Amino acid sequence: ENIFDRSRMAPKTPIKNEPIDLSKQKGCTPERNPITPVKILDRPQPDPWTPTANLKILVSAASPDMRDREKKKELFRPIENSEQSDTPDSLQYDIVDDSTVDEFEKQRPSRKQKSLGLLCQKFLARYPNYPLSTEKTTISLDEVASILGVERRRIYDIVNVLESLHLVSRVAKNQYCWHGQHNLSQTLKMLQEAGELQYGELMTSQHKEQDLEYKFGEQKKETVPDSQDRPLLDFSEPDCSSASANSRKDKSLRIMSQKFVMLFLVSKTKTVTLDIAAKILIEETQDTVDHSKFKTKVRRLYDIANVLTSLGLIKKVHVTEERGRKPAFKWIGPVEFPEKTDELREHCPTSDPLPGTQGEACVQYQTSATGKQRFTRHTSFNSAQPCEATRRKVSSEPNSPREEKQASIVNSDENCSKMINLAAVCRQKIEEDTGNKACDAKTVLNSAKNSNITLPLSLLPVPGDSDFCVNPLPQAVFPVVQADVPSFSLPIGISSQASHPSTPAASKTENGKPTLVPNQPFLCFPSSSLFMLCGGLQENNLNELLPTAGDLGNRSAEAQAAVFPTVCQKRSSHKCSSPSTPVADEEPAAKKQMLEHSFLPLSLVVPKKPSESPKAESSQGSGSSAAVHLETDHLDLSSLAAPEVVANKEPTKPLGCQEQEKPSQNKDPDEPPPGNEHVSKENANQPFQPQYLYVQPTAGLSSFNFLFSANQAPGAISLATNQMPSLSVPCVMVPSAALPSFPLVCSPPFTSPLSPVPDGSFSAAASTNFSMSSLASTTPVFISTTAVVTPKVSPAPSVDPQQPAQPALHLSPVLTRSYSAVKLDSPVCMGHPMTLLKLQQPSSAPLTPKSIRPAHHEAFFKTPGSLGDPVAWKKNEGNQTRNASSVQRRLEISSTSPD
DNA sequence: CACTCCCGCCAATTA
DNA sequence: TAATTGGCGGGAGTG
Repeated sequence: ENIFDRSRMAPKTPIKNEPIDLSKQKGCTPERNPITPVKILDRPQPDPWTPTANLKILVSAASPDMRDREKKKELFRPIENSEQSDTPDSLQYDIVDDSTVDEFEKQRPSRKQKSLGLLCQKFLARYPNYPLSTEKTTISLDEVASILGVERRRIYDIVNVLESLHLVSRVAKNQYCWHGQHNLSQTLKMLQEAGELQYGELMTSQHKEQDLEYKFGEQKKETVPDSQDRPLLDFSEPDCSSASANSRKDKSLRIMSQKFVMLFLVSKTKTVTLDIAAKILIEETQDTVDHSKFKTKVRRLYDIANVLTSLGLIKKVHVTEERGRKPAFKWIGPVEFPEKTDELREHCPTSDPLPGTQGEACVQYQTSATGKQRFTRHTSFNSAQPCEATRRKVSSEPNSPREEKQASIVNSDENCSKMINLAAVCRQKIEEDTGNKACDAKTVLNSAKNSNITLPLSLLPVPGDSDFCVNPLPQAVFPVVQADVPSFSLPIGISSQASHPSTPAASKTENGKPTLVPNQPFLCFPSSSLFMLCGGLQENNLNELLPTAGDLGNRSAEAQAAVFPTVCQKRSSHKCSSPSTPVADEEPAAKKQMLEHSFLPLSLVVPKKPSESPKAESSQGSGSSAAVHLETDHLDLSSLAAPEVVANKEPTKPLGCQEQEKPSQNKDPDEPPPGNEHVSKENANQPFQPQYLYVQPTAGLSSFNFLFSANQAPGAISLATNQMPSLSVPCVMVPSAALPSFPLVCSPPFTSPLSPVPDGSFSAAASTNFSMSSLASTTPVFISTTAVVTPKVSPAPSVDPQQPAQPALHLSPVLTRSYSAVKLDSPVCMGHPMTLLKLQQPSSAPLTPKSIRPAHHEAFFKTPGSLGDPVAWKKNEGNQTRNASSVQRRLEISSTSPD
């Protein structure tokens, strides 16, 4: 108002005209127009006319911010303020009268204008909600603080809350990375899960006041009151609280923020009153929170609430209770978490967060595997959680594994944290479920299991590593198993499901069968970065697995393991992708690094396996069989990596390797060309029918083609059988950066001539061509599951018939399926070459440019139609009848059609 | 007066 | 040791 007046006034000086705006005019006049006192007097009568008063008014009206800004000399951003009058004011002011402003402005801007909420809006206005995956926006605290004209302290308040939701992550001192809301749904989902675990019971028991509670209360029994809960919490929280038990950070605004959000997510009404929240958040066991403490908590909650309000996640409301009206906040953000949740949910009504579970599973898996593995895993974790960990030393130490986990969880920033959280959640779930229950009930996984698989765990053990299986954890394994299982038993269904996590429809369609698989297939990775093509992988895995399994128990185990990861990845990818660009946002360098780190170890291990697999066995010798160990390792790795592609790959590799070997032998001659044929051959050869064939083009690798042969998964038969050896070669990890370089072409038809197979059928998905030639040769990038192994690498390899090259094959299939999945970021390290693909563009390219994720899904699945070579399919089917159903569908749809 | 929550001291962490 | 983070609570602005 004032502004207008002023503007008017200014020009006009006199303005007697409008009595209406007297007050305004007053303000205006005095300020700008030295001129017309008289007029002013006239009109303003009602109010205090003194010039000063006017000034004050103006000032207050105007934005203090403006002043500040001026002081700072920074320009305003109209944007931020847009909503409020402030913006206009500021703008106008700026425009209209700067000079005058100063005078007036001196006055303090109203408190509102300095509110954290407004500041947050300004802050948020600077960054896109859904930044392109490719571009990573770095935020300099100093810069932002100066731009926004506030002390840095205030920026911390904002950033800490945003960080808790993974909208940003800290990359370095004074530097944050903006991720946007791509992963918000995932984060919320995680928080919801964690919240359920943590607070479900509590809420119920403790606070009835609100509705919160008991939504579930206990789905998970485990949520045992405290012990578990805490872990969960920890998990949920990015911080390293675990590491440093009580360091100040534990109290950090971040954690509070997450907990606060959890309360909303857990609350039936989605409304939480401040006092209740404060009580709940004062974890102190005691209720006797002293008043001061309570007050402090409330203050903090206001801080958080202001930021969340700016994000549009909550709004302020008042609830009237007996006592009277209490301040409260209502959740107005998303309640459902489409991506993952949906899919999961579809499968499992229970609505548990599969992803989390899976993630956890993965983790456990790793853990369970071997002591070494554990370490590795831990390491990986730590690495995985670069941000926080880095930030805070704390977590670094390896304490008890558990703690580490937590710590890691805590540490992990966004991605990591998510992963961690998921893992934690999974863990809990697992525990609860331990048996089957959890899995079954909740997630799709269960369904998948049910349908296809029996018990993953059991499977795992089979391989030989009792350790592996046993130790680990059922829990961890569990999830994996599920995925795996399905794959085994129902390769098709599983794969399909996996692949399509994001797109339900697709999955459904794919499944053909209702199957169950849906859930299984995917592993949920918290971070988008990890996108794996689960579907592809799964399929591949399945195929491979199947064959493998048939052949070797070990393989089966591997397969499972592989699958699991794969699944996870898929989920993640799907989920991630669907919302926004899959890859990028979240995966910051840190992640990559983490991944890499984690992988590295893995990779190291892996490498051995593939090429050495035989060796490995012998060398390792430990346990029942070397092979087993290898597998285990892989598994572990995978589990570690799980989130990442790598993990998946590894597992796959083994399988793949084995398969490859066989196939390779048989195939060698054939090579890539006809993927189908190869596949078929392989299948034939192998006890199992490899569903996928991965065809690599020549050793040259200029392009890798993955074909999913007939069935869905064309396994990765790589032409390269020859290459197989190469596969054996350790995995290569490709830095995220590198990834981009890799051209992965998933989609469309194979580029490679090799695979005649492709037929057009594979749309993008089906055939994955990697034109990695460069990569292949140089680096081994590999898509995890699949096949991309670099042939070159170790040619020899396959000493072991079983393991050696195979990895590649497996991988390839995976790739193909998931082709999109590949993540560059995470280097894949699997023992085998893994190709990483970025789903985003590459995959998308083939598909639809736009929605990469969706596209993927659809493309994969849908494409089939396009794919069209029914014939090929048929062939495959013939070979592999098993899959035909869902799996094939997938394959067809997705990539398979290559044939 | 109660609700909000800004402000900035100053300790914990980091670099 | 200096700088960065961020807990914390006094106390002011608002209604």
